[in-house]
Amino acid sequence: MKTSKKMTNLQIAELLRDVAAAYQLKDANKYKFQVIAYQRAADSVEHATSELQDLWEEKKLDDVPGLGKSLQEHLDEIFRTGKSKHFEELTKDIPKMVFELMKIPGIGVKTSMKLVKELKIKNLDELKRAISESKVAKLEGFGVDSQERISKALKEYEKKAPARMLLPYASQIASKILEWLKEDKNIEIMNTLGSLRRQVSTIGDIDFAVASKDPNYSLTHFTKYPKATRILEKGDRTASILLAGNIRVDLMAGKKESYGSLLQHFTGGKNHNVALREYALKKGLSLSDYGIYTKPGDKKSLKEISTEEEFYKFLNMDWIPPELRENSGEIEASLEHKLPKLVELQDIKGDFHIHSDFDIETSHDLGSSSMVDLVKKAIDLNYEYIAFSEHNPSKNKHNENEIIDLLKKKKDTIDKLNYSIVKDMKIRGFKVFNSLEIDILPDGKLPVPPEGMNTLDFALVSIHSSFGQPREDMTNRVLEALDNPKVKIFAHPTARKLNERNGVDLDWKKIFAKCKEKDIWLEINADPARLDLPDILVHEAVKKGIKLVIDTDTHYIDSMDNMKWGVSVARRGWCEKSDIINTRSLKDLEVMI
DNA sequence: GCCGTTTTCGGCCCGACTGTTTTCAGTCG
Repeated sequence: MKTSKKMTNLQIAELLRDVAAAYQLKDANKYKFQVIAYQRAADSVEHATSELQDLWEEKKLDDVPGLGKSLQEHLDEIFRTGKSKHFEELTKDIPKMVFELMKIPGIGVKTSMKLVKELKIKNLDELKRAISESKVAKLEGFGVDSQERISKALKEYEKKAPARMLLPYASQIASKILEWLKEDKNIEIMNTLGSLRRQVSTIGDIDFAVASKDPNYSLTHFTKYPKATRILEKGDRTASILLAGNIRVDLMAGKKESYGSLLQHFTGGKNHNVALREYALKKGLSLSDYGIYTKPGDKKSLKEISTEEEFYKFLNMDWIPPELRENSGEIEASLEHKLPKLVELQDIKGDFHIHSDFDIETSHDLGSSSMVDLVKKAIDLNYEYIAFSEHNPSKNKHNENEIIDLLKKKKDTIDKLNYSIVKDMKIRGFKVFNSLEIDILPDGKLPVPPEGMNTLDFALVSIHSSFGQPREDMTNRVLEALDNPKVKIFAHPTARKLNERNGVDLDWKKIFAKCKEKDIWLEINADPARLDLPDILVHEAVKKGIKLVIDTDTHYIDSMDNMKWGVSVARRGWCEKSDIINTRSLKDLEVMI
């Protein structure tokens, strides 16, 4: 039996976290490891590439790490009946508000329970009133400072959690702060850390590490950053400030001798570090941001590590590029010396997704730069080829013959442009391909007649409407489009827009199989607001031997510089040069198209 | 409750900071 409403992974993760909190309230000590298990399961569910309920239907919950026999039984009950007796039993005596308050940063399960129980708080307004009447400060274990901290956290929470920053935006803020840090002459080395160093597509906090001759001075210098609106913390080792827009920035300071450990520790990701430390423990080593203890528990056995290379080498591992540090197989690969040699920006030799201003009366936005300018820019970037992939001519405004005429006109123009590049610009070995970005209509048809398709060297297809179709319809829609013989690239495949719209619901197994069968290339769209295909799916595709392309989807010439963000996604998805088609030379490529 | 490159039993990452405390609890990353 199917339950009427499908539970999303996010909802399941939240439920698992609530259960973890319930165990903590029941007896934090006794259920210590259940708490960890449930939290780990929640993390794992949140990061799964498939919807859990689909995996359950396919009896593949075993594929999700952290879900053992017991949790699978509870989930099975939830998917069948809509609830779990065990979970309900655990949470039945806990007011809903306890779980609500826990969403406020700085309020954990204990604090939340105490506020709700002792002050009888039923909503956020009542919490505000309790604060204004100074009732929180009077609670045992609380004080005026705690009350103030909670008050501030509540206000920031109510402003609505800031959306996660896009990668280029966070990078830009980071580079300004690095400039500020450079003014402190005690600082010998500095790095960005955390998700920014790992080049995650969206960034929450911005983190830095420095090696300093005087860490305390450097931390103070950091807190004096002119754009800081508030100092959140300042200790001997770390400090945190807040910038406008609730952007949290952390600095970790240490000395040069142990900088490798510091850098490694705070680069994370969390799951990578946890797995690494568990592995180290089995080898009789304890890892921390200070170094490696060769006798766990004995502080004197500390070996300081100055570089990350040395850190990993101490564990008989190869240095792992930060982009891979997510505990998705990199530790095992490193131990076996089988890490991929990741693709780099310099490997890129072309861009297949560029919108020029050549007007073919498109269905969506036209580019705003001329073909000639875009070609010149491509040559500056040392590319050997680009493809102009404007949107298809709009279907409601033209009949088939008009569409064909527009496309013939475009083909002529590009033929002449290629001639002119050799003849007038005196450039050899550069080619402009004639392509088109074609809407996949809701029924899977393409709005370009065969004669129009024949004017093209190849076509990209992508979804621009009916994003909410059910999985099966959406999948069939895409599969049909990919069957068109001119289609070579599936562009921004999930159609997500970061912070704006989730990706469409596709059966990736079927999409991957079709790509493999038809030699379709999946696009990694380098537009910072898209970064689509997402890194996790890129990794899945690479494991299946599917080829990808990295494109900028340029509508204005400067966007051609966005290629690096697409490369960061490819790297996070374990792509080597050979996985990415537009690292091929023009000569190699022409054989394929 | 999960999991396996010393284990199907016996482990489970490590530390900073804050506030309310005189040695620790709570929260976070």
